[in-house]
Order: sequence, then structure tokens, then C-alpha cells
Amino acid sequence: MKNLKLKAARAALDMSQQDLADKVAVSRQTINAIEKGDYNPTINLCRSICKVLGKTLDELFWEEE
Amino acid sequence: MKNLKLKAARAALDMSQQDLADKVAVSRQTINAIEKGDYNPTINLCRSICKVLGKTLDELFWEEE
DNA sequence: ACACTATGTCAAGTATATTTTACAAAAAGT
DNA sequence: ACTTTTTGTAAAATATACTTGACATAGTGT
Repeated sequence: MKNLKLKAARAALDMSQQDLADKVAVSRQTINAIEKGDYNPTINLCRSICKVLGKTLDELFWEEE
Repeated sequence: MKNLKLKAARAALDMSQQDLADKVAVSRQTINAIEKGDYNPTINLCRSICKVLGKTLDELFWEEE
């Protein structure tokens, strides 16, 4: 399942996947894969993403299936 | 840094590390390492732990350094 | 039409999360 | 004291997160 909350939070700050990848020091493909939803990042990466986007873990990575 | 919130939440339910490990289907050493704080679990594992312990990601895995 | 940026995706490699087996020691029970 | 459970820790193997390099496509701007 896609992570649309992440995609939206990034778009709200007008950042590209590359911008976000640079700020959290991972590759663009990693950001793409997380948004696409086909894998399972580490909690440290999730925390870094949250800090850059000004969100909490619950806001971006808690699933409401 | 140790994850004392996880340790406390587990203790509050009177579960051993082994009990929690069984419920989230990982090894006891993995739970131990997470509580000890010397590594970096995946978000799916964090979510599983939260669900078993009745907590959210922010409650157990958001750091207030 | 042409350049440029942003996104989606793939395959091969590297780093690291997690397992398995094992041992030691502290805590709890009898 | 003894047994049993719980926890801390370590080393070697396996699974998988993440990187690098590359190519294709859609969108935007000139």
C-alpha cells in the first residue's frame, strides 16, 4: 500500500523526492520505494523523514487499514 | 540510548521479552537489542510491537533527546 | 521540437537488521 | 540451597534495507 501521507507532506513543502532524499541522506530510490509502499524502512530513517517534514511518526507512518 | 518506554510498556502487561518476541514473531534477542537501544528496527516491526502493547509509534519510538 | 526536471522502475552490489545457537548471570519461586 | 525464568551478550549465518548506475516516461518551460 502506498504511503500517500508522506507524498502529501513532501508536496506541501514543495520538495522533490530528490530534495527529501538529500536532506535525510539516502538515495532517491529509497524515498520512491517508501512512497510506493513496497518496503519497510528502518525507524531511524522514518524519524529523519519526520523531522525534515515537520511531522510525527504517527502522522506519516501509522497505518489505518 | 535505551528504549525504556518499550520496557515499561511490556512490564505493564507483565510480558517477558520472550513473550513479546513470540507475539511479534521475532527472536528474543531482537527485542532485547531494541530495548538496549543499540539498533535500528524496521517500521513494520515497530508497528507490530505497538499493536501488541497497545501503544502508538509516537508513544514508544519517538525520541525526546 | 528541444531541453530539463521529476518520477517510476530494474538489476547487481553493499551494509545492516534479524536469526540461530550458545553461555553466563541476575531475579523469582519452592 | 536448588531450580526455573528472565535477561544480557556474543559470534556466525541469513534475509533484507539501501546504494549505485542506468533507462524510460510524463510534465514543464523555452
